[in-house]
Amino acid sequence: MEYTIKAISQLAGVSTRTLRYYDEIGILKPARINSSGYRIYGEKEIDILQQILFYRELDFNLDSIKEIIQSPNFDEINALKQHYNELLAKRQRIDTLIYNVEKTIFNKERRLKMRDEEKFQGFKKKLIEDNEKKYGEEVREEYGEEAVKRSNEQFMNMTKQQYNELNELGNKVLETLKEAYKTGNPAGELGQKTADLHRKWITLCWGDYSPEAHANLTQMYVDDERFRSYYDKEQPGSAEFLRDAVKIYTEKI
Amino acid sequence: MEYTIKAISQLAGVSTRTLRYYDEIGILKPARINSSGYRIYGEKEIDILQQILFYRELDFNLDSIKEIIQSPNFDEINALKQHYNELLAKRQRIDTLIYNVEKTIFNKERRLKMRDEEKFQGFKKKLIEDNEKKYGEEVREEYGEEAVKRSNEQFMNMTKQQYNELNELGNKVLETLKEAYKTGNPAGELGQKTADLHRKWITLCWGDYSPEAHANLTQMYVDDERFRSYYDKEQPGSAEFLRDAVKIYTEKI
DNA sequence: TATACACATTAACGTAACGTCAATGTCAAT
DNA sequence: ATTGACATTGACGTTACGTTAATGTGTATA
Repeated sequence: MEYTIKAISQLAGVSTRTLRYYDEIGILKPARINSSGYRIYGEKEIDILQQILFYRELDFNLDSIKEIIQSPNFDEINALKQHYNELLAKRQRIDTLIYNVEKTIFNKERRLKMRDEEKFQGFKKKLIEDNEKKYGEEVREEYGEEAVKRSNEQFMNMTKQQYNELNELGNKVLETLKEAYKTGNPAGELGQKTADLHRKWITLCWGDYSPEAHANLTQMYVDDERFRSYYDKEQPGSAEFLRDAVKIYTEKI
Repeated sequence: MEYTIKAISQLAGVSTRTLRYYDEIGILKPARINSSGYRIYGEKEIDILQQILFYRELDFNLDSIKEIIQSPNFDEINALKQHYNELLAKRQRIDTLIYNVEKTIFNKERRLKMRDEEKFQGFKKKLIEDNEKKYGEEVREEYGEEAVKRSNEQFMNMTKQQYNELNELGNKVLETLKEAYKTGNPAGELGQKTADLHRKWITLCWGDYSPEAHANLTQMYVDDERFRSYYDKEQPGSAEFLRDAVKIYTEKI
């Protein structure tokens, strides 16, 4: 039986390019060339190809395969053993690489955590300082020196997890407020939910809660330009909406 | 501090070609080019090179390294983890290869042993048949049917090791005979050594020994053209020399 | 019979990370 | 002026094909 290059390539599952390359490097020549210059292969060539593919599977390079299949009485077993040793060496190398990459990842993560922690501490400190500068007086007047000190202490002792929770809660307040604002009804479900989330936030932030302080604070959000702009940023009127919602919320308590 | 390409290459332990290549692919450009077109590197470039080499040690390719060191806030840890997984996959692949090569070696060795054993059995059978055809009658006359049967049985049950020993011993007889023949003295040390080796050979071959049979056998070597030619092949007269040596040897017993 | 389509060919470039020339220019010391 | 160490660019080689281009062949169909 004779085969064209396509036939063999499909039989063996290799590309025709591969077969031409094998012809080129002399590892597998076609049985003959027909009058049009086409490569024609026979059964024998199929057998040789199978052998080549077998050794290729074992990761031999084509030069070695050529030696193995072309030299009669070539010491195949010796070649296999040598290849085996090379593979062991390769594995050893990869094991070392894996160990080093592991080590590197560990170190980088540790350092990253430390840098994060550092940044977190710095961030907290800066936030308190900023707050002092901006609202120190008002807050002190409203809640007294003691409350401010206690709040700052609590803030500095906050763990990162708590910090993240606080942040998340703050975002949730904003999100819910946005949705609630669309309803236009501070007394509605969403409006009251916003007020409740805000209460939670205050509790986390100040470590204490009173409906009066809550109502006063949100009133301040409206009166003070700096707070108002924070809430009104996306939807003007949000600060007033929040105040109204909280007023209704606190009156129900 | 400024460095020429040679200086940096020696500092970092890489070739100048490597540095030129790194310049070419844009992973490490020199700080400046001087008026003669020489590459001039600074401290910063040394740091970058160290980084490159570090990742190169971990088997990153230069494209990845380029990304890592050139993109600010590139997710290094993620890259490391991905690389780590690739290494694990590579190890997995090598483990499979190692297993398959092991299996192949095992099979090839087993088949080789079997083929050897087969050939060995075939060889023994053929040897006995040949002997029967050539010398069957004479030997039967000399030693009787029983002895021949016993001998053949022993021969067929011979292990390969024994077979090798026998072969070796046979060669040693020939070698020693060759040396002894040069002395021209069958009664001399070498001549008697030859006789003694020949006795051992007979014992192994026939499982039995008698000085008379020994002397008779060597006489036959001389009388029978077919045996004589085997011994006289290289040095004519060797068969007679052996007979004489053995005669002296057996008379001393 | 012209055409369309599958299949064939050779030739060439591209891949990754340099090693290794070759041809040629520069610097410092003698 | 010469020598020797050092610099430059340019180009090929390495492995096992993939991919593309330009072109020829075989066969079925309109």
